[in-house]
Amino acid sequence: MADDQLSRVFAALADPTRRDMVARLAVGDATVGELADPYDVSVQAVSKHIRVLSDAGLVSKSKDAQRRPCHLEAEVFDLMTKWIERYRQQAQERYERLDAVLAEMRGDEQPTHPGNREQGAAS
Amino acid sequence: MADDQLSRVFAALADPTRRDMVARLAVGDATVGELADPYDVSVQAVSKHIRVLSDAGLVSKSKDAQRRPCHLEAEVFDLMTKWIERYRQQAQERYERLDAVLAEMRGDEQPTHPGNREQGAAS
DNA sequence: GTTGTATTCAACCAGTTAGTTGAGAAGGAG
DNA sequence: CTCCTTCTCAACTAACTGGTTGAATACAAC
Repeated sequence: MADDQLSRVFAALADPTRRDMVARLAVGDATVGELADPYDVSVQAVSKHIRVLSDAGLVSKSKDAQRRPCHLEAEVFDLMTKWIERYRQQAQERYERLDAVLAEMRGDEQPTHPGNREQGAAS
Repeated sequence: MADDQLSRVFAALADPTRRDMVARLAVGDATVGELADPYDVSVQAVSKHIRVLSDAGLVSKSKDAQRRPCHLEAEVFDLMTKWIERYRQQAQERYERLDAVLAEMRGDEQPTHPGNREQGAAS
């Protein structure tokens, strides 16, 4: 895996167990032990999962005696959403442009606006 | 890696090279060779990357003689966006509720609406 | 101080991944 | 038919992942 944050965030969420933990942290903070409870893997394995989430910046840990309450850092989601939206939108615009070209080829365009050419549609 | 689609999509995008390919496919379809060109890895390696994207449903391939033009399937992005938005929103609501509780503890609430209690704020 | 609880560290293992090279397969062009 | 291009399959390797167990740390409670 690459070491940039976006890669780490995507990689962290590629595991269903970790996504499940994020889901549970969305309803409220929880300690490592509490998070480990529902799964039949060792606490150490869960601790590792949390470390991955933490390295990705998705989760922060505080201290309460021996406990390590985990807190979801939801702002990191924006990093992904921005990346996704950028290319989703770009692709969508391209389809719309393509549709416009196809419509023009079919002669579908409304002749009410004679100057309304598609800008750069064929580039 | 788990075999559900959401996991495959996240895993596919956890690699910067693959994200870069998605970015390029967002501006227009491209063959395997065209996609391979900018990178100094073998064409076979790129072919494998495309297979990962394809298995995740992010990319589809068609046939043009020996060429395999790749096309971005942007709808799959929605799968991720939905998952992310769900938990981001849930976490955000929790913070807002917490803010409301804190405000109430400080006596910040406007006394203009005597019946306006926070519903379930302490649950 | 000793015991118990919560968490992490360290070493190890099996399975996967991202890359390599070499050999096809499939199709257009001379 | 032969050659060249484009792409994939197969086998191999190095590095990473997700899990294990056992030991160590840190703290609270008795």
